[in-house]
Amino acid sequence: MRDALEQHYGYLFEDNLLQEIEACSIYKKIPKGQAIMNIGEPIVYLPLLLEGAIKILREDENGDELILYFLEKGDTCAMTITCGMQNATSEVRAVTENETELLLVPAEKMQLWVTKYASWQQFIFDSYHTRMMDFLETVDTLAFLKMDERLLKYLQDKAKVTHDASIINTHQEIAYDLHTSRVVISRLLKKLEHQGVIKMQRNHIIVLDL
DNA sequence: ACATTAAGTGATT
DNA sequence: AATCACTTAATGT
Repeated sequence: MRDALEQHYGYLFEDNLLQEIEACSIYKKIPKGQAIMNIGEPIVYLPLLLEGAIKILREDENGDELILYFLEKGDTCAMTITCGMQNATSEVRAVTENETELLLVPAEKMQLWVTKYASWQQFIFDSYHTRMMDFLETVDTLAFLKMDERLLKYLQDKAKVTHDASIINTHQEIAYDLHTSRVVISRLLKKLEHQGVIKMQRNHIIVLDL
């Protein structure tokens, strides 16, 4: 675990901080497709991704979902930062996209370190900023792109964070993420296949154009 | 062989 | 782009 921490965060944090992180955080390996945080749950830990990918979803009362963005190694969740600072509850749902390794830093530490370590403060601000930019991008996507463009972007993003051009999902699952119906996804995927952008098999999509 | 689940299609709004 | 109703194809038992 020290190695992984060193590898992904070593260049960011000074030794003292790395040691503190190692001492007080919990290492977890989470299998694919598991929810690690749900809306309304209190934030007790700040996750630092070491390996794998996570998708962040917004959800309404009926359980209807919409994907906001993906997180990959070296990332942390900005929503968690804002909520964690206020001791608030989560506004989003996080689901592992594949097998994910992460470190859980207790929320009170993350507040403490902001004043104690300059590098930590920088890290918090930086990830807050990049997440904000990602977030604006998703707003743009929702506002300006048509469904077919959104679908392609989704597939490409997914291939990127998962470092794998082949995507193992049913059309229905994709439809949930994009908050549309399975029929629409099936049709658009077919169109994309004809355009030569993807290849399809059952439960399996290969993104050719990355 | 049969049931279940995933994907494809035409028609309608 | 969503929904319905139905078909076809793949997969599990």
